[in-house]
Amino acid sequence: MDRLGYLLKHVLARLTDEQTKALAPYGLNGRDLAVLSAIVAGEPLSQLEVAHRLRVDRTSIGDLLDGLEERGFVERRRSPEDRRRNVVVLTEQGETTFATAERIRLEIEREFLAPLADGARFRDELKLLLGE
Amino acid sequence: MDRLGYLLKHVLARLTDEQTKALAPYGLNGRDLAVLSAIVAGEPLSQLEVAHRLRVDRTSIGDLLDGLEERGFVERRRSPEDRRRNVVVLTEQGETTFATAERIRLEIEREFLAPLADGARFRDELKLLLGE
DNA sequence: ACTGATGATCAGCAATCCTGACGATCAGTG
DNA sequence: CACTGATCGTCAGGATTGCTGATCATCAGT
Repeated sequence: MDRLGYLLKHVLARLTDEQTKALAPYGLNGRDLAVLSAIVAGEPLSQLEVAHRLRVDRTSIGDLLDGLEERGFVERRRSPEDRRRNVVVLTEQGETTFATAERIRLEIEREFLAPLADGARFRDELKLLLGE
Repeated sequence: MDRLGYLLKHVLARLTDEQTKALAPYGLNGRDLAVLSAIVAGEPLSQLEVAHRLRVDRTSIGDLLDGLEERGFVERRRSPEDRRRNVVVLTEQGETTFATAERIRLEIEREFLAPLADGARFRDELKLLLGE
């Protein structure tokens, strides 16, 4: 079975599985963590900017932020310059949890790619296929 | 953005998109085609055997076959040896459509991997990550 | 004949993603 | 200032996919 779709789908499923398990103790999953990572550094972003960075839908990011806000990882604030925009920032708890969870993610990815001779190249090839 | 989950997810999304578009004229999508490919060669398989080959759920394969049967690509027959089993076979139309669609798929995958220096290696690495 | 396992189907749930509509707000124009 | 069109976020809802548990028919072994 060497169909590309099959391979990508199940490789992704395996990774998602392992990430989900490993991140569960921190109250996060892989998608949550990606959201945090998008807003952790640099100037504060609006929801739409976060959505664009993660290539997810504008409504999906709303749902994700709902969950993260409920759990106290992020806060939404109306931008004073443009009151349509919700600026998203990490709470203190968000910062510390992110730092830990991000280390876990890196470790998971390292282990995941361990069977490959050159994991970094594999990752670069994925980027290439995405046109990034 | 070099998160593995992000990359795999969106690379898969792009491939799925292109496959879906290219296969639409034949009344198939990538998943349908994978089902056909699983049963096209060799001895007839039961639904469960097809599901195992494709690593999909036993109930999902039922739904997929419902669609393929409606469109006249496959037939389900009770196995005479074990009347619990549904043996799945291609119809004549299924055979010819499969042959054409499979060529399309190969072409799509070839183009998709074109940006890489060594597409075959990339595919092998995916297999490796799946443990196959 | 009885028991336990297996194959297929069904109903139903959960996650994910997207669409369309809406209210609030902004920017540009006259 | 008033008006128009665009943008941001939210909401309701639908489509897809994947899974679980229950059920029925059938099989295999005792």
